[in-house]
Amino acid sequence: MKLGQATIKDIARELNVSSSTVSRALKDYPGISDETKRKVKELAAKLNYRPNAIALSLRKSRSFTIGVIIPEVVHFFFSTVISGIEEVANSRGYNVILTQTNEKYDRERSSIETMLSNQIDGFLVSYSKETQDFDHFSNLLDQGYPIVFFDRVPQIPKAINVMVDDYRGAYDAVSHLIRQGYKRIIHLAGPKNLAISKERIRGYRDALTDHGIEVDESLIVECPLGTDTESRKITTEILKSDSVRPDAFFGNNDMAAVGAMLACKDAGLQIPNDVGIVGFSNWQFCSMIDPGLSSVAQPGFQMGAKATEILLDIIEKKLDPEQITESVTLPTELLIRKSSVRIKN
Amino acid sequence: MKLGQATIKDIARELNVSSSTVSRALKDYPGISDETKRKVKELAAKLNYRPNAIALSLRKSRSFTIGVIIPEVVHFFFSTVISGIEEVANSRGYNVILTQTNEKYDRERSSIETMLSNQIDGFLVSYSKETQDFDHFSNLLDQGYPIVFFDRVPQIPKAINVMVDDYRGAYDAVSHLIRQGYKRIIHLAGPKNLAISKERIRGYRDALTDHGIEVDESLIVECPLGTDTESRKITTEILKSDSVRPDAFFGNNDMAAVGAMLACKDAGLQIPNDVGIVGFSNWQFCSMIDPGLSSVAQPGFQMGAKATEILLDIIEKKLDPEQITESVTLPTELLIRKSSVRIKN
DNA sequence: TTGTAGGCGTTATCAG
DNA sequence: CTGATAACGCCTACAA
Repeated sequence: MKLGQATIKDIARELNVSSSTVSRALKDYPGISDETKRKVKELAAKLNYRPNAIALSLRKSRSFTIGVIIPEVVHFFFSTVISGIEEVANSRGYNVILTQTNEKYDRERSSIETMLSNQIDGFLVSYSKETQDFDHFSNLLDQGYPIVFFDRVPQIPKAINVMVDDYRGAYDAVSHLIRQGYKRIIHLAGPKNLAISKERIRGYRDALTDHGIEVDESLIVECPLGTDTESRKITTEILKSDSVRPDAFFGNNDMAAVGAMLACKDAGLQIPNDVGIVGFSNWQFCSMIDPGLSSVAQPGFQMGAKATEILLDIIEKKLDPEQITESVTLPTELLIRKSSVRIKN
Repeated sequence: MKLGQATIKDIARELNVSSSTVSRALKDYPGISDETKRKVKELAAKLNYRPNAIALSLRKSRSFTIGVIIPEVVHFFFSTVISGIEEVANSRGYNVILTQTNEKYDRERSSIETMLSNQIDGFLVSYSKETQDFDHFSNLLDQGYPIVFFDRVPQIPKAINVMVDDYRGAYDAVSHLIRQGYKRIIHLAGPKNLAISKERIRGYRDALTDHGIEVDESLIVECPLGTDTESRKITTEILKSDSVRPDAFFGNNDMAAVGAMLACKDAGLQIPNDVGIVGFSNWQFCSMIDPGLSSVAQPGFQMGAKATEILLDIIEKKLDPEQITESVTLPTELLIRKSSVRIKN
């Protein structure tokens, strides 16, 4: 019952022609009689013939498949990126094979192995929080495998990086808070080994400085996990401590920002009047909570789409990796909601 | 620079043995001298040999890849399912190739085509909202391709379905609302062609009936899109109309529930005292909004994991599809938060 | 203990 | 216009 996928051979046998003829007829090669073409195509349709992509891959040493290595699928931003990847890959006739690392370095390495075994044509990578060295990627690049990194990008030779303007996103967010009159702004920062975290911290610092506020290092608090639970706890501690109370929070991500918001509410503080809050990523829930959470929107879909376009262009030799000397940086957009706009009296 | 992946042939040539010997040595076949094995393995390691999965697939007519067809990646529940799929597939040595249909019937069909071309070993499917007939799936089943459906499952012969107990989830949610004293409960329902929507409606009906409340059909309102915007609009209309004001909303999903919540707030109604609200799916944001949204939790990860286990067992013939006569139904859990618990006076 | 030959499905090359 | 052959990388009877 199973199987029985018709092959070129089947068609050839039935029609008493050679497989080469069938192959050529199927792809409208010159030098095949219309009569033969017709017969071949008819039978192919009837037998529901479908080219065997595996055989093609073997023959061409090309799999028309790209591998995506991503920290987490259950993540608004990353899933949006995947959506962009899937869209472009699909429309250009490529398959997407997906692995998530769950933020584990080992998974990252083993994913690469499997994908290499599967002869994928190129990689799209956002590395894990655990990843500290990039030799596994450098090796691939040295061997000539196309890789495009997105969002979490390494600083290594030959890497092509697609990212958002984390620096400006943070700068805009913090500037906005300052303009609203907030002065002691806590930054709930991300893991320091991620370039994106560093950039956001840099944006935070520069915004303060440029507005004549001295940077107080103790206001930069790392939230390694980036969950609302973690940040809620951390924020509660901060609010309880003796130091001068902060009047605003800029979260490295929306979860952290929400955690801070909840902690503030717990402490009986009014948002936005007592405390202003801005997050990063513009997760769906930002507009659903009360008060709405201001946030820096990242173009996830475009990022995925752009990264995929570049990768496929390289694969198809439409683009020479050498040509791309600079990283691609996509703009962010600060979406202002109630959580950071003081109500005038 | 590129390529140069070592093959069995390369090793054989270098060692002056035949490729069969190398092949056998690599997999510790009996009847190969330890000496040869050692040399082969050494060289393989040195050359960084990696079996070519494509060649293997061709040879075995098995790709060790499963295809996942899903409506949306950017969706808390579905991304959770993907995570479960990825986890199990990965641990059992399978690749996951992913396509999203964006709720389009045509994409669903074309995804199947591509996957068939790619000789995938089996399908995991949750069909699109547009899908009305299931011939494309029936055909596959008739041809003997293994398919496991999850969440959005069809009622067709031979289909193996993994779903959550939508009926009971809805029943529990509505019963809870009734026990809290809510009487005019609106159900913001999903598209009627989805079995899951129907089941939830059935649960809604039975809960009312069992508690001696007559079902008022006008309280079952379809929200085809299931977005918060849509439901906010619909709810606003309802609240404005002359009919007796509802005192509770049971959403077919969390977005719909949030939309209702926002509309109620807009109308100056207190939640939960004036209006009680319960959603479905327990998206992350349920615990982050104010008041917390009660919701029926669906075990997405387990669903993905379970569906994948069944599929792989069938593929590996550990399981006969005929054996599975009933669908697998996973339990839901009602998580009660503030949005549906009336504060006693 | 090892080698040879054929084949998985397709197509490029070289002959007719 | 069409056919035969070889090759992509691997495995496995069958032979030696």
